[in-house]
Amino acid sequence: MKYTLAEEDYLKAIYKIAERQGVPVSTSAIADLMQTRPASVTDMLKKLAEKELIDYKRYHGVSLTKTGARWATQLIRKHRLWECFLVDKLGFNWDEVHEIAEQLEHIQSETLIDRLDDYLENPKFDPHGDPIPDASGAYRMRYQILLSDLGIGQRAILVGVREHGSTFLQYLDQNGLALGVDLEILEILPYDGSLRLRLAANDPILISGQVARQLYVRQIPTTG
Amino acid sequence: MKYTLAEEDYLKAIYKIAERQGVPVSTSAIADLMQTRPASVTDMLKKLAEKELIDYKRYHGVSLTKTGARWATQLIRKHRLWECFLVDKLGFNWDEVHEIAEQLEHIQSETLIDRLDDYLENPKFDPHGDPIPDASGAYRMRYQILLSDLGIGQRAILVGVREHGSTFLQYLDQNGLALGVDLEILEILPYDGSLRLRLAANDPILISGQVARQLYVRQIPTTG
DNA sequence: GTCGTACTTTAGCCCTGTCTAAAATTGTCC
DNA sequence: GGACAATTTTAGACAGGGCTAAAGTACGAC
Ligand SMILES: [Mn+2]
Ligand SMILES: [Mn+2]
Ligand SMILES: [Mn+2]
Ligand SMILES: [Mn+2]
Repeated sequence: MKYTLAEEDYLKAIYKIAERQGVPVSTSAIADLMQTRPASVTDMLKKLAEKELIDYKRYHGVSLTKTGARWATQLIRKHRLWECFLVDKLGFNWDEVHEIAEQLEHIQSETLIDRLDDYLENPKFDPHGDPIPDASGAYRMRYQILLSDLGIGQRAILVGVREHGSTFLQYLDQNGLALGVDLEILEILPYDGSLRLRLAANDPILISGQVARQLYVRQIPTTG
Repeated sequence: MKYTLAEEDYLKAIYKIAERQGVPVSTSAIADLMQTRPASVTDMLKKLAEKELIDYKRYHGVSLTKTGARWATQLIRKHRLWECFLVDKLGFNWDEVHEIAEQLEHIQSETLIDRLDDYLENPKFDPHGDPIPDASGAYRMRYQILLSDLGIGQRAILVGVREHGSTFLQYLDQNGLALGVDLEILEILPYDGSLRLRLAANDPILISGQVARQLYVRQIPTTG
């Protein structure tokens, strides 16, 4: 089976919204994410339902069928593997790859993506810390703990980002907040919830609660 | 400027026909190469002329403008670099890459292709021996001598193929006719123009005149 | 239970790219 | 120069994907 670029982008959008907000997924949530109009979404939903990629009941939102979810997962696999390629092989920064991967994910080839996977040595996470589904669609859920969930004195490793905008990612770069860094919460300011962090051996930095809510971490048991 | 996938494929088709048959390029030649209808071609020609990518006079064929030729060359550059990537890095055979490159050539990114070029160490020829334009669009013309142009006793190196179909390429593989092989014409059969060739140190092979007309060679001066 | 607002769908339109069938043009052969 | 065959263009239609404006539905507040 083959689907159009537009159909594929809708499937991916529905998958991502369902992953965060659960089902059913509303027309306006899709329109919002895809920067399009609700009326256009309704039109496409009818087509996707016709092809049995989604379950759709007028006025009550949609959910992906098994087939639809499978296809969405493959798209995410392709997107994330291409991002790995761009960063690991071509030397792009993690804030530059999303747009390009958004195009590359639609390349149709049975074998291309599996060979790319092997060439990259089967990475399990993309440059943003997002898990990469294997050829069967299975993937390990990433730790869902946000930095904002932790308390003073707790230590953690940065393992992912919720927000993918390049402005945000560049901000992280400039503050030494790369994936894998070891950090400790020194202080949480009572006025606005800003956090003071110690990163490795460097001077402490201050980040807003807004930023802390975009950072996924793996907690390190405090051995003291 | 950005163009659609269809527009890009038309530009490439016009470029390729002009390269072989010269200008002006006829509507039916384009329809033929693109597996579409002359009426559809006429529609598109009007749009391309409107955008000043081609010079078009009703009933008299088309030629590319400077802008159109430049864009076509960039597409060919992208197509051929991606083919190199697929063969050199991902291990595809030269008969498997055309379809995939046909899609990859449309990926839009200022920097992607230049980084890919560097990653591949700036190859000058693609897996089929076709020259790869540099970032400015310049490329060295490949030797245009066909194996069928040579006579008995002459030696040559196989440097390219005119036909790109996978059936043909697989036939070449099975007969040891890879790019770079050294060959000598032992005999040209008078009845049908078939050629008997010596390849390196192997047993001689027989190929048809039809095949010989698809093979580009660089002649080796016979030092005897 | 009715009302009002927010959300969703429908109706009608546009643009791209394709097609078939019919009309127009070219250019050759006499 | 005229007739004709091949080529090309136009006319009209359709499918995919999108938009605006108008109409329909759901559901919380009363
Ligand atoms: Mn996409
Ligand atoms: Mn990513
Ligand atoms: Mn193409
Ligand atoms: Mn090639």
